[in-house]
Amino acid sequence: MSVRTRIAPSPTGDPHVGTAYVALFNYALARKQGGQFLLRIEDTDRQRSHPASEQMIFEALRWLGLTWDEGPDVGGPYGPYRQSERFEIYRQHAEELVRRGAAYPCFCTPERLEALRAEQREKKLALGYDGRCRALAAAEAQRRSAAGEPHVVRLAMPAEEAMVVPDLLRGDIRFERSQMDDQVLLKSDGFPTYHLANVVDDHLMRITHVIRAEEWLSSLPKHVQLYRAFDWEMPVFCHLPLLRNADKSKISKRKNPVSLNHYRRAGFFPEALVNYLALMGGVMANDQEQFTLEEFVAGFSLERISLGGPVFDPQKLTWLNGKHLRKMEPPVLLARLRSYLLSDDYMLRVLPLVQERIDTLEGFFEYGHFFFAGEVPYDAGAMKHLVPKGRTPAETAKALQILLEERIDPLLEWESAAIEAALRAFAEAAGWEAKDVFMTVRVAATGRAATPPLFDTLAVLGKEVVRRRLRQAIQTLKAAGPAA
RNA sequence: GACCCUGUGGUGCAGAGGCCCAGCACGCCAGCCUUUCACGCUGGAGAUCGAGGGUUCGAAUCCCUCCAGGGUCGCCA
Repeated sequence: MSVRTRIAPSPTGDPHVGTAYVALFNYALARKQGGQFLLRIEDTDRQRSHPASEQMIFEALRWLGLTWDEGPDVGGPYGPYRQSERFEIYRQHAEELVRRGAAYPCFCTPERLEALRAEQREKKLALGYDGRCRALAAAEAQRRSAAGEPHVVRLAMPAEEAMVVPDLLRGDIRFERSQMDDQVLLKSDGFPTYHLANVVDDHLMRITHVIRAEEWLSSLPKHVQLYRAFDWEMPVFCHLPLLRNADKSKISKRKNPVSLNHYRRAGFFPEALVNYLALMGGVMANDQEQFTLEEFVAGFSLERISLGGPVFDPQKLTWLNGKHLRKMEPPVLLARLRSYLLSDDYMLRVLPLVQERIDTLEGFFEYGHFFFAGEVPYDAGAMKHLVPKGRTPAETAKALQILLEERIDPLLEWESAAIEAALRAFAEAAGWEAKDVFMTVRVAATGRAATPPLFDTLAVLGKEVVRRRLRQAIQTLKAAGPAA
């Protein structure tokens, strides 16, 4: 049987480096073994899933060259590859589990569950569902669900006192029964949770190797139980270590740029990013540091992946990118520049904003450099406008931080009107004058007090650049201190 | 807090009982090259291989205990 792997991101935000990291190893195994690599969209959380995010994931992974053989956009024999389109499949499988006595309907309200958790926390007990509805007579459960009472379906974990579960890299792992509660499989809206959808899809899609992030390790017993309950053959499980911030915590956007869009816009080459991510896996047998995706695949071995959670080091990535860059022939480098920062597409968005404000071509470079730069300098004049009258630098930094996290980060449709709405909503909520917010953001994002219309400018700059410069402004303001 | 995973210089990786009083790379420092800078080259500082016990003639490599870091504990994935 041929090896089949998959990357299964959920489209809930900007495309993440962690996704690329996991995708890389899945891709490598499939390619190395002459199998298939699939992309499956896990959009069962209909609150947070977003089509724009899905699109960005496609683009980002393609940019990196991690192409898939089957997926929502390319089709394949085991589709659909978007979980929201497989609703009926999960429902049927959940039903089957109930029929087999491996799952049961649960009528506990969110309120009761919350109270239960609070009580368990207080008494310092293990957190988890107490199994109340498991004892319900089948007939009663039947009656209540027929009456339309909202309920979920839970997995009935076996009574045995422990479960031993296999991980390719870590060997057998033993979990105590007290540690495994009855996980929800089907939510009250009828959508499956990750656990159900994931196992059902992996089976139906003939996945042979589940290579995913370490954060899933503790739910492995639930997944193993599902395979047993269905009487299905299990795939090989392999949990990859998590990428870390400098302080060793799980990589996060507060401490690192995590969006693949950021690396792309910042001018990193896909081959360098891939090279760097691969390097952290420690798969290359010798001390070789620079290699192509093809070379990586050729030498790939799942067993060699190192388990220490690697700190993501932007400095080393940058060095590696420089290596790639210096090796390019100038015409190749030019082509790279033209394919992104100097693309016609981008230039044609910048030009209309700049055209009215310059008189010569030379003026274009003087006026418009911030459309191409990474970070921008704040000169004395800019600094004067960064903090509105009557506000302190600390206050302004705090405001920008909140603006960033609550208004900018969640914005997936990055265009003028949406940006304006977000900024105005922020001003309203923060009790700031709109014009003060606008000037502060203008200066933070461009280094200038005079720019083309703000929202259009931000739209053209792109979310990643705006985000980066806002963070830069926050740092600058904090350094300025409360005295300034 | 409970459970699980992990643990080689600041960071990433090599090392799968003697070749290791530990190697490569990033970063840092210095020299060379260059009008300058960068690149490149050369050299340097930096690790009691998390700690303590074993096993062994011999341990970074095997065993035990402890410690530290991380992850999970959701009708999120």
